[in-house]
This record gives sequence, C-alpha cells and structure tokens, in this order.
Amino acid sequence: MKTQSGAIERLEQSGVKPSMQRIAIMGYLMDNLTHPTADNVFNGLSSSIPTLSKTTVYNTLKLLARQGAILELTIDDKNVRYDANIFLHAHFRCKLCGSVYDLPVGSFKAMTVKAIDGFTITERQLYYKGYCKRCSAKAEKNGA
Amino acid sequence: MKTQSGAIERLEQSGVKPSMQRIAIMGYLMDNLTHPTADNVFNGLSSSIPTLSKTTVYNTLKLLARQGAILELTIDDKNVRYDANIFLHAHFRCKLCGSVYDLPVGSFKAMTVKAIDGFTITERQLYYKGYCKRCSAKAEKNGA
DNA sequence: AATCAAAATTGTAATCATTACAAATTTGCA
DNA sequence: TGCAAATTTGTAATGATTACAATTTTGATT
Repeated sequence: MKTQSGAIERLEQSGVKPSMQRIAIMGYLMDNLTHPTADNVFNGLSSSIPTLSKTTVYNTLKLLARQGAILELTIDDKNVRYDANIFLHAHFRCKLCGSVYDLPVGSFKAMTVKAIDGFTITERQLYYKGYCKRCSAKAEKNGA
Repeated sequence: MKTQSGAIERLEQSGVKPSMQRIAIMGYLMDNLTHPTADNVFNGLSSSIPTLSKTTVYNTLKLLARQGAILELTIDDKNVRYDANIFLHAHFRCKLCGSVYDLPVGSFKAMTVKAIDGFTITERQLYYKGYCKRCSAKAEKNGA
C-alpha cells in the first residue's frame, strides 16, 4: 500500500473504526482502482497478511459499502466488484474480456430521475456494456 | 399468458426461432413486468409446462438477452433479473424488500457518455438503490 | 410416412461466489 | 490486570448458475 493515511482518513470519515485489516482492505482498493472482486482483494493482501480470512474480506467490503466508503458494483453477474472512487462516474464492462473501465459522465443532472413520492434513493449506478478497444475487432469477426 | 402473438412477434423480430418453450418464456416476461428471476420464470411456468427444465429457462433467458429481445438486469447481487420492457428506462431496487421498480428517465441524452475511441457500447443500465415507499419508514427507524 | 441430421430440450452433477455460524482473538476501558 | 464488546478467523453450508451428455423434437428430403 502506497500510504495508509488516506485509507485511515476514509474509514474515519465513513464512521468505520480503523483496524489493521480494514486499513489494508481500504488501502488496497485505493491503490487498485481496477474494480477488484472480493477474491482479488483477498489474493492481493494474503501474502502481506497471512492470517487474513476471506470472510473478513467479504464482511469488510460489505461494511465499507454500507457506510459509503466505497462503491459496490453489480455490473457483473458473476462477482460483485468494489470501487474506492466514490465520485460520480459511469462504468463500462467488456462482454468479452470482462474488464471494467471508468467512464466520465457527460452531465450529472442527466442522471436524475423524477423524485418519486416516498422513495429514498441512496445510490445510483450507470453501467455500459459492450466491447472494449482490444476486444472490438474480435467481436466484429464473430458477428457480434 | 394473455396472448401468444406478441411473444412470437418479439422472438421473430429478434431473430429467435419460436418454440413452445421460448414462446412461453417470452410471454411470461411480457405478462410479468416485475423483473422476475430465472427461478420466478420457471416456477411460473412449470405447472402449465410440466416437462419444462430449469436449464431451458436459463439458456433461453440468456439467448433472449443476447438477441436483444429482453433486458438482463444485474441490479441484484444475488440473482439476475429479466425485463421484457426494452424501452429505455431506469430501475430502482429497494435494499430492504428487494423489489425492483421501473423509473422513467428524465432525459435521454443525459445518459450519453463521451464516445470512447474503439469501444463498442451495446447496452446501458441505470440503477438506483435505496428504500421504497413501504420500507422507507422502517429504514428510518433503523437509522439507515 | 420413413429417414436422418441439426436444433432444441432435459436432468443430473458440478462449480463457485457468498454467507452462516461458532470459536478464537483483539481491543479498550474499568 | 480483567472483562465485555468488537473484530477476526475457519469451516461448513447455501444457492444461483453452468457443464455436459442424453433424449426429444423439428424440418427437410426422399
């Protein structure tokens, strides 16, 4: 992890008491903005924290998402992915290689829907799917 | 199923050869715009088609989504949900009861992102999460 | 209407991400 | 130091989805 201070700060701002594992997981996400899965996080940290449990990773990621410290992406039907970049942005998932990319959102107010009586909105996600640059040629060949 | 003709038409327009099972599944989705899961579809049809296999339901739903006859929603981290309403609209998922509602999108161009060199976009999904009218009061009580 | 290959469907057995749960450990205060 | 609460751990389920091989259906051709 590049530095721990940012991770600790993010935890405290989100009302999560920092612990060794939580700092490591938060730090991993801040250092790896590639939308890692719980398994990615576990594998990335288990060498430096040999006692780390996969359950802790799952529980901590859920906790961090619930507290708003990170985003939980359900863009993939296989795995949940996590994102320490909590600024509003969209995501693109390549249907061939599975990579998830960030996309800048052209207009923010574009993403507003009409307020609906009595509904409380806490999160929003804008997902695009298709073929990334590298896979586009391949997809065209296959007639997709 | 209210009527089969609409389902057959949708299948043919999407390049899917109609079969008894495909018509039933497509028809079920057109009659049930509540964003059912594969399991919901299977349970809803198995009494009228006793030989129906769950594998067929899964395979057919994937096929229909691939052909653009229906939408595949990954708004839920548990189950994939399907939607026969293929007009552009957003979805809201209640984090307590799990219900998924349709939301009208205020502005369509709002959902455009800057075109990215070499990327091919085939689908987009706008998801909102929070608490529905019925669950909002409950959520407030729990401090969420 | 019999034949045959391709397409579609079926049933069973995996796979694998995620969660449940209870035990063990750590933390922080009295 | 001692003890309760919070956190972490490991193992054992759970459950949605897929792999796969067998069976059935379809549709063209004779």
